[in-house]
Amino acid sequence: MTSIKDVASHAGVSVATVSRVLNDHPAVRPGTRSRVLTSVTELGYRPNAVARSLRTHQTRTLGLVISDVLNPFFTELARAVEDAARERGYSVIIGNADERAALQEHHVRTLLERRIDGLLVSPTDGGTAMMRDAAAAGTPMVFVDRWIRGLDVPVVHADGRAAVHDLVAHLYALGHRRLAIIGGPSETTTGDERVAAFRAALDAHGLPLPREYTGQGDFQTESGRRETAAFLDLPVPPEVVFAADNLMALGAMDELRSRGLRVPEDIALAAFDDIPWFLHTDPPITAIAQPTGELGHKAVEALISLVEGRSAASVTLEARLVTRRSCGESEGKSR
Amino acid sequence: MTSIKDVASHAGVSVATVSRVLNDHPAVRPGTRSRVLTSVTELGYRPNAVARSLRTHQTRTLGLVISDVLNPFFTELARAVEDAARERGYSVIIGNADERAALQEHHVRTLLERRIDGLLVSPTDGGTAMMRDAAAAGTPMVFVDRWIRGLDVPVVHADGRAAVHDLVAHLYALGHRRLAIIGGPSETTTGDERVAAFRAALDAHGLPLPREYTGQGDFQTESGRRETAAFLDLPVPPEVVFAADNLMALGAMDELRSRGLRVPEDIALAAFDDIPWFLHTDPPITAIAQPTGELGHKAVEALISLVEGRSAASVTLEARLVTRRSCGESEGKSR
DNA sequence: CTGAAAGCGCTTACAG
DNA sequence: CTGAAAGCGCTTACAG
Repeated sequence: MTSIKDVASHAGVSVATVSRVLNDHPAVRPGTRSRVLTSVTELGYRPNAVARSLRTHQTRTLGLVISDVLNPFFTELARAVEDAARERGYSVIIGNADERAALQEHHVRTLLERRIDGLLVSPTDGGTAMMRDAAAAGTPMVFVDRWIRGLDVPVVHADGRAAVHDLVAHLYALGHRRLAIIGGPSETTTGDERVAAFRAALDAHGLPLPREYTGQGDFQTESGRRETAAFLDLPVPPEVVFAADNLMALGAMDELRSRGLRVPEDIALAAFDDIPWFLHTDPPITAIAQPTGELGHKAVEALISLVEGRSAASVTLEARLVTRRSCGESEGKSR
Repeated sequence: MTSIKDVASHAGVSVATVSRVLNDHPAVRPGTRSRVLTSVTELGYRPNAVARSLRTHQTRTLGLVISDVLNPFFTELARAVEDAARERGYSVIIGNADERAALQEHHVRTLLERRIDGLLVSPTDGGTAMMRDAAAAGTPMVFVDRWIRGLDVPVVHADGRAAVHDLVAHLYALGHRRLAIIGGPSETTTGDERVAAFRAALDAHGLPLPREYTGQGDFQTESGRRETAAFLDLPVPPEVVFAADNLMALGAMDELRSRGLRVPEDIALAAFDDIPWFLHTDPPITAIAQPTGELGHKAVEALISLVEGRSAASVTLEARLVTRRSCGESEGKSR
């Protein structure tokens, strides 16, 4: 592979001069500059970012560890993160934890060894030693969507409490009284807090949330199916199932379908996270939509602040309810 | 950040010895080894992959440039690629071209500067100079799903011709005679060949494919909507719309829905690429399924062969038809 | 089994 | 405006 040295000798200058031209250093005579540039194209020279990073101690790269690439919410988030980063001259390396703490650990380690300038994480678990060490060691770091309690790391997320309250009010108005939820892992903040928000909203309506109506999922499809099956096998099944993410809602639909049950006639369904397909399912699904793109942008903004030595504050955005037909009403506002 | 030098002095050995321990070199006395390992954990040392890569001329990283992360087909492909790579000790950096040639170019350049060991691409266009140069320069490279004609680069893809033929036979049997297709960009092989396969299958049934039934999409949602609208505004609209990918099928559904048309009563719909949600749409959508996971695995296998100096052959797998209700029949085999 | 030393491809004070 | 030289953090022949 051709190096800066080849370019230098081809152009008849020193490597220092080539470097200056490549980095747009002002103190280079125009004639020299164009001679170097010509050599660069003639030789098809491509700078070695590895060497540059070793020397400059920065990679201009951000690491993003997400819980599950196959979850459209995270895909959209990743896309927004990449866009925002690119606009500011950073690349991003994505690690997919697949909702497994061990895999998350693997990606964090790999990213740290690659000396990424900053780390964006949506943690799969309650906080491993490595993550705590990284935070303590001063690695620029921001949590997005989910976070780890007790760490001094900015968090960019959407608060769904008001939207969950709206959802419960909507369900209550439709006459539903037996409401069940499929939550995420209790180690994750979103797993935890969505259930808490649901419970608080039920409470405000004088409704109970019995243990058997609290399914324990893992944010992936299969758990949605499994927990829905458990609900349906109860002596008194719920009238509504609220899935804490779109993948578990998919699993719930799989189960309902295999049992030949109709939504919303036989049972109502709602989901956290809105996705384009929810408009075309049978029936269209009532969902709580997060401002996903904005979350990604704000998270990058905060992280780059940290990377460049400035401070960064946490950001809380609002989620909102989008009602469709899956809970029994004719369609309201949608998109 | 603590370096190998710190570990060496802490353990009272040379950096060479630390390096040997870290790389599992056999010629290290057990006592020395454990002393070094202790220092490593005590200091919280994390190897610098940047320095190592500069020295060894390998990054153990593969680059993957996909056409669109928001397309579930590519997300699933990316996930399979990452899994396969990780199993073999490689990381992967994903670049999202968003179906834009300029963005693809940006990612390829960035990945090359980072000195990735090999490049996996699903090209958005007919072949830019950079891609040709990279191939000519001997960069280990494999195309997946889509490819660029005239380059000596292995291709891992699924042949959809038989499945398209099955689809047309299915449509014909249901009495449909006016069939339209929304194709992808003609510069892409999949954009091109899916239309060609469709045309050939129609031909085999003695059916024409008039120009006005050949929509020109770009594999993204909005184009599916636009082309469907154009079909519907025709004096004699088609009886069936076949979208060459799932995103354009989504756009088609958006348009049909906004016009209050029913599928399949008013118009039939089928799509290339199967996704989990197609089972739950109204109605479930007939689709051509690719062996996505296997494509990803085979592609990585081929690329690593090249990276490690061995040769690699192209691989062609088969796509298959999955019939559901969107074309007018009761459900057949599905999943 | 272990260490001293060269070198990977850059950038950047320091001189001139 | 330009160059010589040091150094980033590793790995690996070469000696011993």
